[in-house]
Amino acid sequence: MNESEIALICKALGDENRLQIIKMLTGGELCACKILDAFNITQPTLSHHMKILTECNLVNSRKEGKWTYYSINCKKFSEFKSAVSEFTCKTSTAKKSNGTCCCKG
Amino acid sequence: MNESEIALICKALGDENRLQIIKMLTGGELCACKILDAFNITQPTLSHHMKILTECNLVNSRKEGKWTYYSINCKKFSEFKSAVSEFTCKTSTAKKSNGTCCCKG
DNA sequence: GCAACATATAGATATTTATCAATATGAGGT
DNA sequence: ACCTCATATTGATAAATATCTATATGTTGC
Repeated sequence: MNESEIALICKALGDENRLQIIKMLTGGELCACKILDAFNITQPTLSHHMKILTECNLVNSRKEGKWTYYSINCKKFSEFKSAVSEFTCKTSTAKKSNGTCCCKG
Repeated sequence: MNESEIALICKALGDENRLQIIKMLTGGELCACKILDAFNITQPTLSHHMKILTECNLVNSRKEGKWTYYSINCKKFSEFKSAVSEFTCKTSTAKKSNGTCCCKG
């Protein structure tokens, strides 16, 4: 995953509403209307947020009749988490006294 | 780490310049002038980015004479990475056929 | 076909953001 | 004291963003 993609996903997650949506989706696929119920925003605003989340491929959408169901794109999300966890301190100035990297989460 | 803090850090990382700065800092503490050399931005712009990175506590700053040195705040960065990795799918609809969470990175 | 519903798109607006030029601050050296 | 250098702050501006209202699209049931 290149850095421009990481930045794009971070930007998508850098909004409290969208982060909350992602958290909801970790509980499983949800219909847009169900997500909307949980927020104090209008339907077009939710649609806008979902577009941002789907366009960076963090979230899948699936149409079924009138409804649109959203779910986390687990593959992409895993890639993102791996990419973030790879940002670890590498040199001695960034290491603990015991020599292990201080950034290992 | 609460969600508003996670969102704030994601927003800070949601800019390619700042993400690149973080990557540079994983190589160890750096002087502002050294970081500036690596980018095609003016000094005030870098100062602005560093402020965003330090204000969300992702980066430490240290003054030594005329110079300011920046380094990753490993504690906060670890917390962030843990918080992100805790966003894992929880229900069966979000699980792989083998039952493990599909979001484990 | 039409009405009702779920969602998306368009258009408008206020806020935030990234950036720059100009200036201020503060530290060292002469 | 003064000059130079490194960084921060201020003020301005253009671009991006979050949000809304109004409208369009597409589906379902009558």
